[in-house]
Amino acid sequence: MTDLLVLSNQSPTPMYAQIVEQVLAKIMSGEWPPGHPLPSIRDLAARSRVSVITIKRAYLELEHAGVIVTQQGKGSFVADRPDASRAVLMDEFRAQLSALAATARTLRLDTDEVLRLVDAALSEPEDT
Amino acid sequence: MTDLLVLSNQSPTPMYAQIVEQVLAKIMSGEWPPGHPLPSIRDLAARSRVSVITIKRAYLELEHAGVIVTQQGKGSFVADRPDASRAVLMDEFRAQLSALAATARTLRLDTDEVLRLVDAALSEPEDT
Amino acid sequence: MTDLLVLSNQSPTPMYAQIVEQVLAKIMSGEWPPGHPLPSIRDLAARSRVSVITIKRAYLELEHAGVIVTQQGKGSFVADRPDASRAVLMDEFRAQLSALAATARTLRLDTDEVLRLVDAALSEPEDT
Amino acid sequence: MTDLLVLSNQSPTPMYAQIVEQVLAKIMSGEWPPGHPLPSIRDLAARSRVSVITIKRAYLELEHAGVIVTQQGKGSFVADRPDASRAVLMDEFRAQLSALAATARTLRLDTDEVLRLVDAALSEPEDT
DNA sequence: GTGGTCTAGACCACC
DNA sequence: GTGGTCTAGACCACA
Repeated sequence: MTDLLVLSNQSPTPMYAQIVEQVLAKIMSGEWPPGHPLPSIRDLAARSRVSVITIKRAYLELEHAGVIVTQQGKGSFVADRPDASRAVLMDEFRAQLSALAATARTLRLDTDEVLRLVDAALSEPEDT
Repeated sequence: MTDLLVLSNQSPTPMYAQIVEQVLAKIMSGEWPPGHPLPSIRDLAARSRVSVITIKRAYLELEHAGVIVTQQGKGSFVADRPDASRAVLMDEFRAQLSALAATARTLRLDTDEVLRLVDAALSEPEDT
Repeated sequence: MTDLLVLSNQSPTPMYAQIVEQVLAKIMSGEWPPGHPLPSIRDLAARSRVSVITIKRAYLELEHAGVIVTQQGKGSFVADRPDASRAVLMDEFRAQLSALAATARTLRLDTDEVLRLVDAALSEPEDT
Repeated sequence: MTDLLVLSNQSPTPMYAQIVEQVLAKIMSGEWPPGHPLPSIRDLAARSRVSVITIKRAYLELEHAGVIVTQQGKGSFVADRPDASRAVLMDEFRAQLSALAATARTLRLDTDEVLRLVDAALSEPEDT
């Protein structure tokens, strides 16, 4: 598996968000342990045909969340706080959860029905 | 009950989308049955302190979705197709579902754990 | 055949236009010869559940075109100028014709194809 | 060739609809192939002396019809579905066709006469 | 009264 | 730079 990210400018999700998601996924999977270097901004920009600015913005967001650290002139690295990634994703998960619940309530879906659908969604292969 | 819509310009969801959601909720709840007149765009604009054009935009979306019909000089009315509202919301639900599943997978959450959290979210009171 | 007009507030064509069209049709068909009285505004309004103002507006437009004449206190009558109705409709026909031709050109439809479709449309039963 | 759109606020057709028509014409003519970028809404607004929101409205309609796709921060592009444009125009053509047929019937025009007039209209140069 | 459209200028998000 | 949204006030068409 290559060390790079797969970005699509066809996706409705903005590119910076795609970068954030995939970096978090790499970290959560253990593929990028604490201290592991992230792809250099310039390299990633060149290979992904994405603007340097966009990548910088994504890295900045990850830095603000405490997920990575950037050292001037050296690059960015996975921070020594594995919990940070989890915390970011859990926040997102909780937000998605309440949005889903709100829609389900409006639809007046039965609890069992919702649980069945969630179960099915979890079993499906990645739909990206 | 004031019977009006509650809008927030602080929310990341655009106001016209908030209007769409709340109209759909009124229809799904049966509070606005087929044929029921929607508030006039100007009245709603004045009361909600929102621009006329914003309300119009929301009503346009609902028209495109087949949820309401609008007649010049008369007003807008809930369409005689209750399924349309449900279809729109089900599309949204499915999108939320796959997003949730993706996050859960990244988090490596156990299926039972996810189901438990979903169940809890459904039992909670409205979180708005 | 009753002497009244058939109006639908479901139609996308505005009500006043429906009235104009149907009066012209009655005249062109000979059902309402010159001098024939039109339905009284109040009567038509009551039976069609349409506002008096709307009907007045339609009659006004017909009067401006010289198709009918209105006598204070007596009512409206088909004018003694059968050509007037034809002229109004021919104007509309010409406008429709050039709009149709423009769309056909944009679609790059073959002349024979267009003629075939027009022929078919003329043979179809009324689609109202 | 100025390559721009020609709009008139005197026309009964709303300006956003005029924009839609002209974009469809560009696409149908092959001048704007799939993937081709549309003018930026702000640029077009400035050059056509039309409000940004009006252009946006036109582009929204084209998006709903599947004719173009819009990406945040990048621009709008002709969709990879050439059929979509044709479908939109064919719908319009069919509507015009039945309107024309209705008028012709009211006028009691002979089929051959109508066909002759249509043929003539198709041969005429653009009448704008 | 209703909806339909348009403008001019503003702020924000994304690339 | 791009698009996305919103406002305030205006004018017109329809019932």
